[in-house]
Amino acid sequence: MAEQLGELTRTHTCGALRPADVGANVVLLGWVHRVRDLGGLLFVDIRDREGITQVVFDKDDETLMAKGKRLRSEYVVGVEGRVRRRSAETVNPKLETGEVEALVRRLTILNEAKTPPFPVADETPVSEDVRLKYRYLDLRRPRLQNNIILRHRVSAAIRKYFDANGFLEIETPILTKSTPEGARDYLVPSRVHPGEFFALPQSPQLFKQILMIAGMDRYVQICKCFRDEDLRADRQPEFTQVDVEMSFARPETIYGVIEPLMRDIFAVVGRAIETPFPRMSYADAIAKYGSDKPDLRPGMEIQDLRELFRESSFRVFRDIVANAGTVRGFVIPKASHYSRSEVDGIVDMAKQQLGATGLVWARRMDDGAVTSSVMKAMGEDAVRQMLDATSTGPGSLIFIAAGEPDSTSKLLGQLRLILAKKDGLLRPDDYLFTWVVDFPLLEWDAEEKRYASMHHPFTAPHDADLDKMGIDPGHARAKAYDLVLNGSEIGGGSIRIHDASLQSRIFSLLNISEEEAKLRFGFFLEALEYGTPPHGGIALGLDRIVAILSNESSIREVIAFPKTATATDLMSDAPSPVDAKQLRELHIQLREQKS
RNA sequence: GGGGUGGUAGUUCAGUUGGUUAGAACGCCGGCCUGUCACGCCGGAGGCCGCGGGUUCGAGUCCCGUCCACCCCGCCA
Repeated sequence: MAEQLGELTRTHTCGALRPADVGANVVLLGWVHRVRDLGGLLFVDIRDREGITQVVFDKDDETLMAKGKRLRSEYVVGVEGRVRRRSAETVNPKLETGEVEALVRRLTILNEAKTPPFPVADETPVSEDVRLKYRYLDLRRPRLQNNIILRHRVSAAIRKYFDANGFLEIETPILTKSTPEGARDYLVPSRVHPGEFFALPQSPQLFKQILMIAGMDRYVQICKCFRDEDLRADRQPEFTQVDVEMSFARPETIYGVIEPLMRDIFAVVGRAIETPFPRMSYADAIAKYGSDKPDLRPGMEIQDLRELFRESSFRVFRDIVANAGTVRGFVIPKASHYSRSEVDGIVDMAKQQLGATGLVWARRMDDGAVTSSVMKAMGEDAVRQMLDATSTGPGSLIFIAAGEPDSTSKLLGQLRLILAKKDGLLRPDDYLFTWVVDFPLLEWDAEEKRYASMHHPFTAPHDADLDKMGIDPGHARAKAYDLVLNGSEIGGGSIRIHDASLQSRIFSLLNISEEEAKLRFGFFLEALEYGTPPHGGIALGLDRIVAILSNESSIREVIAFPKTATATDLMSDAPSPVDAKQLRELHIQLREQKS
């Protein structure tokens, strides 16, 4: 039976007591972390967010001892007692409070607790579905407590930084307008307007641009965004963005704001990072790393080997080069530990999992001897020559692929990361940032047979590429940039179009008719015509940043109440059916499920 | 939509070529214990082997389907 709190007032948290408090009468409020019953002596660890304190029951007081023996894991208690110093032999160096303990004078059992489905008091791994169902218990454990506390401190540092730099935090609507393009919207039916829907924002994009038109100059918001797409370890249907927009900004203006911000964020975990961040064009990122979010930690850049094979006797590669294909490869400098069968296994794995067709390898052994999977076809001299040309020294190994340029780079990029991870080259304590810039403005959508915006339709083209838009729109570059850290895209943004006529041209390139544009973005196009300052911004993925800082491989570990890979909440069991009455009010009729 | 890994006690796992009564550790319950701190010692309870079907004399184990969790591809301006 639970007792009431009454006049019980906390004097210290469970992480607070020190030798200086010896003799004090204290009240601790918290959870029973662990019980050690020695018969005539009972130790109980009391836990709260701040720490753990040991309290002692002595059998001098039999009633009190009897009550203490009722305590079980996760009971909520109030303990009144006197602080005393522990003898030298009984100090617990693992606890901040380990030099002292409290001798209990009064115990209040504020609540009992069922036996938890998994131990809260230790870090033993538990399957994720159980953790998600009992999220409130998982959140009591140190891992998530620390992550959530870290997340708060990062958010606080962000707000402090932007406040100090003249940004205004302004809220934008959650109930907003559905727009074509981009991710699938979460829709909210309107009760008042039958058949009409709000959409939850994929990002506050148009609103923040309108705030610039409204003269707010510098805007920031830590906001929830919603995208109804399939999930990944780093993607949740609702996620948090640090959304930023600035008037009169060039890309350098944005870098100049974001780099010191990242410095402040990393200072939260005591890490110094170097600024400015290096910049790399999108084309280089694809060519050298096979990815638009390159992980720079392992080195092992992909090299263009076309010249080596243009005149080669190795016909397969020569033909590919002759037919506008590519031959590329990357070197693993320290590969002595790979056995022949292991290397063959890697090729098999790449064929199966990555769809590699023409993957070959060559290596120089520690003693200088050379071998290759195509030794016969190429000839030893040619192999040796190739290894020389690619700086494949003793003990190193090169993987080479040939074919269509983009897919070849992508394949090598994936393989590079798999092998780097295997060899422990993705060191979690290295933080390598880079800006990826000069994205293409548009990409060809083969399915819909039209151009689509690579970033979004409000992205400004490069000044130098404005004239390309009529003749060769596919090669126009955008004033867009991504911030990449250790192979993770942690932010992306662009300078926006501030000119209504240019915006209209973009829509027509995207095959969005004037009527369609008016219907979907009319309010915005009209706003553009009332004195829009040049402006641009960026959005940072807060969940991903905190995940990297806490060395977690999934953003679920830094979100208090995340969803599963099938976008459900195992704790609340959302989504769930609703009453027929609710549906009627919303003018919604359910269709029979197709079987 | 596609590919992969896993699902056995409350939890984490083991379970042989298909063969007796499905095990261990931790947790839980009871007992003993005055300096423990992952307390210790003794005893006990606890299982729809994810679910449904099939093969078989016999299925945790083999086959088919299905559900759930996780990872990846597609998708994510």
